[in-house]
Amino acid sequence: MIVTENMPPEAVAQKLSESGLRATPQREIVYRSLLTKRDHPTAEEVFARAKAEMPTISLATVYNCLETLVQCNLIRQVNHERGPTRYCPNLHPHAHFRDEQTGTMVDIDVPADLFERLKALLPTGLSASSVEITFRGKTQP
Amino acid sequence: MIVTENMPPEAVAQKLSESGLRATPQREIVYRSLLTKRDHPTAEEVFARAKAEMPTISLATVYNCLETLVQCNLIRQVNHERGPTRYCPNLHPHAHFRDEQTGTMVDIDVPADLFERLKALLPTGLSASSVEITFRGKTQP
DNA sequence: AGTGAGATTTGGAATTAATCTAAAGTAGTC
DNA sequence: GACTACTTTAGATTAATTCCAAATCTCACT
Repeated sequence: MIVTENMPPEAVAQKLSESGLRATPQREIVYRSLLTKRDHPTAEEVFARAKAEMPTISLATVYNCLETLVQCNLIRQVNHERGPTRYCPNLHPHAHFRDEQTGTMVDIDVPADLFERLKALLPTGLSASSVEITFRGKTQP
Repeated sequence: MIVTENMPPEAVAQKLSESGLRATPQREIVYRSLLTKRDHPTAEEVFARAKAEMPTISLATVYNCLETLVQCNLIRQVNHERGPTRYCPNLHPHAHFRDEQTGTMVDIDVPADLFERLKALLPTGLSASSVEITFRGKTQP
C-alpha cells in the first residue's frame, strides 16, 4: 500500500500489522491524538492528551509509540531548530512554516514539481530520500 | 555592509565592532576554525580545534563565541533532526545535504529564483525571514 | 483453556547538547 | 590609574530524549 493520503483512523491497525507490529490501545490513542488536533504537538503534548484517555500511559510509551508510527509511515517527525520534535499526521509532501513569536507551526503545500526541481539540484552521487523545507518568520497582525 | 560573500578572516574584527562587540582572540580562533575546515562542525568539534590553538579556552566560551558570530551574521547555524547544531561560514543562500550513514553534511547551491518560488507559496499573512532546506539521503558508492 | 516466546509497556535512571550562573579577567574611557 | 561594561571560565543546571530491566500482555500452539 502506497500512502498518498492521511490514514483514516481505522487503517492504523492494518498498517501496523503489515509491519509485523501489534495494534495496541496505546498506539491507537497516540495516533488519534495527532489526528484529532492537527497542531504539530510535541511528545509532551501528545502525552498530556493521551493521559486524558488512558491515565496510566507513560511518557516513555508515548515516545515509543510515536517512534513506531514514524517507522511504519503513519506520521512524520518535524524538527525545527533546537525545539522539541513535533509530530504530524499529514503525509502529503509539504513544507512547514513556524511562527517565531508563538512557535506554532502550519503546513504549507508544495507542488510536486518544486520538490523535483530541488532534488535535481543534487550533484550526481547524492540521492535524497527526503527533503525538509522549513520557513521561519512571522504572521502578520 | 550587506553580506553576500564569505567574510575574509580579516573582516571579523570589523564586523564584530560594527555590532559594538570586541574582537577577542577566542572569537577569532573560533571563526578561523570554521573557515579553515568547512565541514559543518559541531560545537564540540570546534572546541577541540580551538583548544589546539588555545588550550585554556572553555566549551562555554566556544558556545558563546558561536552564538555571537551567528548574531552578527558571520556564520550560520545548521540543524538536522535531533543532531547537535552545526556551524557553517557559507553565507550564500544554500541548502544542505546530509548523508544518513556518515552524518557528514555538504552545501548545495540553490538558485535565487527557487527560493523566491518557495517563498511565494506562503499564504498572505505569513512572511518568512528564512527558509531552510535539508536533504537527507545517501552518497552513491 | 494453558503455556511459552516474543512483543510491549512502564518508571526511573542515564545521556546529551546546551544554557545558566556567578566569579574572575580584560579593555577601553575619563 | 580607576570605573564600567564586556568577556571568559568552570561548574551546576536544564530539557528532551533514550536506555534499562522488570512487569505485563498477546498470539500461536498444544
